[in-house]
Amino acid sequence: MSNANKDNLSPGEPKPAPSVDFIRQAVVEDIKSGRFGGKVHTRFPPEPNGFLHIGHAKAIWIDYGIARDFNGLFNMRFDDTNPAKEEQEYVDAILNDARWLGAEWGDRLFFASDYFEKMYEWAEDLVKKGKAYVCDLRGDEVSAHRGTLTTPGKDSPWRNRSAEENLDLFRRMRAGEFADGSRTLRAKIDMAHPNLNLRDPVMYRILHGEHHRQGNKWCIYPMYDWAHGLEDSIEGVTHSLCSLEYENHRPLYDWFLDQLGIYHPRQIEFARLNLTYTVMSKRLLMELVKEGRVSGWDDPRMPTLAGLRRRGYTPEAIREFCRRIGIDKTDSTVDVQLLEHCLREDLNKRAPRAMGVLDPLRVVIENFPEGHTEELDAVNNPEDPSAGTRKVPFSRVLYIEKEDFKEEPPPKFFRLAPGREVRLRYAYYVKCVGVVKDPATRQVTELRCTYDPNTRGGDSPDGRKVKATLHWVSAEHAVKAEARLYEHLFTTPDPANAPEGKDWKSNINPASLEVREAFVEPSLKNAAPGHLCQFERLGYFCVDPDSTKERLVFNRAVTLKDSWAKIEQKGAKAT
RNA sequence: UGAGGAUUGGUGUAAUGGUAACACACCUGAUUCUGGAUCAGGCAUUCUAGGUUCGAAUCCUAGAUCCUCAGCCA
Repeated sequence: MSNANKDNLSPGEPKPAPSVDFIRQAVVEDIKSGRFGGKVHTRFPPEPNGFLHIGHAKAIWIDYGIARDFNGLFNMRFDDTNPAKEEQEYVDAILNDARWLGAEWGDRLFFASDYFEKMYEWAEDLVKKGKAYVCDLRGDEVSAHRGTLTTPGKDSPWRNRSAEENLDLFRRMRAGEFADGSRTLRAKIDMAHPNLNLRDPVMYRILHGEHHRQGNKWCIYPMYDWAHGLEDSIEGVTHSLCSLEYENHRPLYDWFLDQLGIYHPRQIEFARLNLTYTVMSKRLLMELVKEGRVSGWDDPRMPTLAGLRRRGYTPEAIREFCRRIGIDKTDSTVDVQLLEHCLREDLNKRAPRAMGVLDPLRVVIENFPEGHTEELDAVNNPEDPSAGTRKVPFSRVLYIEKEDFKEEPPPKFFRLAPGREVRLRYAYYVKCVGVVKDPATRQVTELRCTYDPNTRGGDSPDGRKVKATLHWVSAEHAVKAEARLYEHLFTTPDPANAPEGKDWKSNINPASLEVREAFVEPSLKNAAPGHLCQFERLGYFCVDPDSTKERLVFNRAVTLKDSWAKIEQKGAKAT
């Protein structure tokens, strides 16, 4: 199954839940009341200063999903108002990832920077109305005047300049007459307002920088609070959905739109996604990348969409996850196991099976003729008969998983042990008749087994049962491959909160990546990057783009559920 | 201690004055050529205290706890 994202195996979109979230309820009310003429129009407004992560997937799926559910429109719009942080590379990655997730915006791709001229005009309007003024305070002085959470701020000494003077100064700001940080345009609201956001917020700052789309055209740039509502208004957005931290900004969003008297969308806030064992802030993710703690934004351990895709996550699994976590205003942390469950659920139905051995133990079938090879039929996917079968070669020397043999099997261990018989998947029953050890280390280096020719294919004509089925590969035919086994990137459920005196990076899991020299069945030899399959009994794996013709690299997307591991763990605790 | 929010099992959500439910996780068992999947079952919930009501997760009052905000970031 190569190109998992483009194939036609995708299941239909999940049916709408019987109950709807509070945002959809609000949308329904607005439709009923005719607030926006019955229209629904949303947008996803990323800043191109980093890669999209699973939290953005939630946001996209709310924005896009609501537009789709109500036959509305959905805009992709970059909020590129800060040239200091934004880059074209991120624009490209974000577009690619959002498309991969499944969002569709047709020709409605927009950039806030394309509205700069209109925003500027509106700013002049506010200046003329006496609702905005040019302030000569420096950054630290602005802070000092702002007051605190419990005490009011002080008016800027420049607050009462005439409209004419403000207009002149503002135009000269735009013309580039002033140095960075020397002046700002501020809204004239109320320096004593209990909501700090309303204490004469900055609308424009002077920034002589190269903008990724505007070049050097501008040296003043609008602040988020001023720009965002205007962007929504220009595009005719009805419901401007954002995360909880903007709740305190909604009065400002409304104030600007009201002062201008222009079309006024409704902002609604929801809780952002948190996941156990992962960090979700762009700043922290950026730090991981910059410090080389991971190989890049698309490192398979990263919660970025690029990382998840490389890891082997499908858009379907991520969307199902987004559906299941719901939407609410409660700060919450979703168990990462739910994400993993969604992937397993999706891949169980779709991923072809294969056999691969990650930690090989040599097995010689003593009664199998040397130099002889048999081609056995293996089912490609027990969950999907239409997936058909394939041939796997069987010969005298095989590899099985080291952990599938124990010289002294503990209770409930059903796998191979001296004298014990097990089934080799789709092959034969084999019995362990001898153990070869390294005389120096006493480590088991080889197993001697016999096979029962009457059990070809894996069934015994005499009806004798066997308690375990093992995966295996033929040593002679197996393909060497690199297997990258991943664990959580962090050792604690809430890594961003480090204990007193410790950095969040102290929670990084030093064992989050383990590289193994593996052997996989020959049918995988030409698997292309992105190909997803299940290694039977081990987990789901995805061919990494690092693969070359000579060397396959597999990423373990997620393990299979492992009830033996649980039994084993309990046993370890009990003793 | 200002303003704005939030609070239902371990986790995430539902129930919108009328039997507190679903999923994940966890635990049993059945079944199985993947100790997978599947199937059956189990565990466990309304922040607290008052009040209104025949009846409250839902309405009222008081309190508790948690989150966000003092960037010329978004």
